[in-house]
Amino acid sequence: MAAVPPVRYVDMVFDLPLHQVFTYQIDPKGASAFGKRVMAPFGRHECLGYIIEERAEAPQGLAPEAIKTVRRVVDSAPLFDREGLALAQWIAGYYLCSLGQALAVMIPSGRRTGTYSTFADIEDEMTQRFPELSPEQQAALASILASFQEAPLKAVPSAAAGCRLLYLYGITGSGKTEVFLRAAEQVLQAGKSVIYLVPEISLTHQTVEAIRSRFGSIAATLHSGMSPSARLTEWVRIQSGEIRIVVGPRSAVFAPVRDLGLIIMDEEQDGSYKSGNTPRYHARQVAMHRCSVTGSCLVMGSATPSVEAWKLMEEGTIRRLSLTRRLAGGSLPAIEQVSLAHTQGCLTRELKDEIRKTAQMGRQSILFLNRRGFAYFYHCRACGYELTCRHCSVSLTYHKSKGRAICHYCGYQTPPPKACPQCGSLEAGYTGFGTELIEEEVRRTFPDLRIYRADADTTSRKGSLEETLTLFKAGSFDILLGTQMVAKGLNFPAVRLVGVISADTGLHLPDFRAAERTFSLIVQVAGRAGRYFPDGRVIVQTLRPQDPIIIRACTLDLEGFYAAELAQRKVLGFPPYTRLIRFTIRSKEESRADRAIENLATLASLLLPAHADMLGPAECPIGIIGGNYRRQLILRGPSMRDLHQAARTILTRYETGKDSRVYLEVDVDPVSLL
DNA sequence: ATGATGCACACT
DNA sequence: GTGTGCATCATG
Repeated sequence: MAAVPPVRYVDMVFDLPLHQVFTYQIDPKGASAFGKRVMAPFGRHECLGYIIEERAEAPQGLAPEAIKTVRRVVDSAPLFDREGLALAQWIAGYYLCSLGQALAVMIPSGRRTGTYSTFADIEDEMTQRFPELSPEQQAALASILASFQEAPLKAVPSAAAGCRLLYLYGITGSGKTEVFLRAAEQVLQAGKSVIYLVPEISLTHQTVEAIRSRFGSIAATLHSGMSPSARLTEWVRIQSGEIRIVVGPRSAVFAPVRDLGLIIMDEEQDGSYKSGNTPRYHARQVAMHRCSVTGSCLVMGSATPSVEAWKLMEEGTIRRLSLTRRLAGGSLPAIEQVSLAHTQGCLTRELKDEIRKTAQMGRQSILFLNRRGFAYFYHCRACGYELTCRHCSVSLTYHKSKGRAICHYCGYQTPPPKACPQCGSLEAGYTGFGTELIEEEVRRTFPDLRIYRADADTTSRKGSLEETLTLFKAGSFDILLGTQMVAKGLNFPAVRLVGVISADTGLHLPDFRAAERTFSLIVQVAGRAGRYFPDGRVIVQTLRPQDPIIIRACTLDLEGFYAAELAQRKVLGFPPYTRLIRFTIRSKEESRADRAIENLATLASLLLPAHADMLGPAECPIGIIGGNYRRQLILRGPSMRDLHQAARTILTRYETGKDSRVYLEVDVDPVSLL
């Protein structure tokens, strides 16, 4: 009997926006190939593919001669298992990308050549003493541990079903980190693994060191500073079970730990948890999903929770564990609010006086520019009136070329008023602060002081921020002028004064989360200030001293803010009361962009689910980036399930008639509408 | 995404 | 009769 020559097939996906699986032949003598990456001829080139299935038979309806053969198996061991594949499938389904794109974002791209090791060579020194927990901390820890004994959530929104959700809500300095670490310790002792998520910016040397000294060789970090091969090396160690606690930014939520028991998410409200590239996943959403699949516990923490999280706490879906006391004692410093109205330039007398006084004391000042100057907005210097869209409650952006004020959500337009519609003052018009402008003024006002500006422009080089902060700590300059990035690493003992140049800059951005972000930033700044310099001063300058958001931030009225903001979101129909899917069109040619967004809008209006609506089509708030004209369309509705379904149909129909040189991007649960 | 293909129009 | 631009199509 003649032996049939053995043939083996594998199904693969590629890191391309193709919703298709491709079958290849593979060496039948080779080891199991599931979960490995291979190089294979694809079209004209050779491409890296992910093997998601092995099979003995070729699929029906595919000519045998059309099947090519895998060129080379890249990995000696699988990089993902069935659980990892299921997670990728969920990502692809939720964020509307291909399976290959989902796998590509999960799995490090290295070729595993490096023998990088974060902690393994370092001797464990786990004999250090840890601080006593306060009664509040103890209670919080007990609640976290108790949640493992309880039945997981059932009748809650699908994302949270089966998941144990808790929130450590406490002011800066109340000892959240210690509770996180204790909880992690307990979970590790019970034989389960832990993922500890931190915002991109806080993954500094100090964090890494703290984790290392606490957990020794069973801990690892996965951060963006590592080379791809170093990341892959760590990935394999995590898979093996050698690593049981992983610390990292949003991408660490994919860490292939064995027996996941707990995910910790520090600074839950931080924007860096949302990816800026396809797939635009949110680590919180992925964490919830992983927890609900595995029955694990997700513990978030912040002094300023996101509005979404706050709502879930109010509803009881997330259990709130409050930490109200500062361990070191003392209270938050009073925040002094100063009006910028009628001030020439951007420094009030109060702030100038304090800067001078601080310098005379030989101490340092930090000045915050909470956002880089961007769009021009219409505002009245006399009464603080601001021109907003009547449909979206978002400030209108002035388009000089068209001579009109336009809403970037819905496209509403109006001619800009000649005088302030509220008080009639002629002291009204389009303004906006730029960072360079402020730097210039500070230098002019204090020619004898040493000033350093740290923002995205000056710290583009990797690691240069850390250098800057080190220099500042060492006293190399008197004033540090910076954006949010400086706020995070703010523990400089010599700093006395923290000044927020213009608290409401962010408020003018055409984004429904503008208020939330502004509020959060001010509260965070205040919290930091009080923690490290008890004799410190916080001055918040504002164009609109009457603005309830600014007032609530300066008086630390968190409850009031969340209540008002939720009420506002409810009235306007924005998250968390609705869900959003945003489509962005990009093209070098304006006419093509317009045509494409019109096509998309036509499709969308045809397929719009019940109770859902459409915002736009409209020009994106930043209408042209890098020569690309940008247009957007937002689907809004009460149920993500329905939106998903509509969006999928829209996408497939759009794909079939799409114009080349026009690019479409999808963002599920967009965080920023800029 | 990316590159090959096929067709329309222009021009040496 | 060949060369450029652009829409269309397939990738195993």
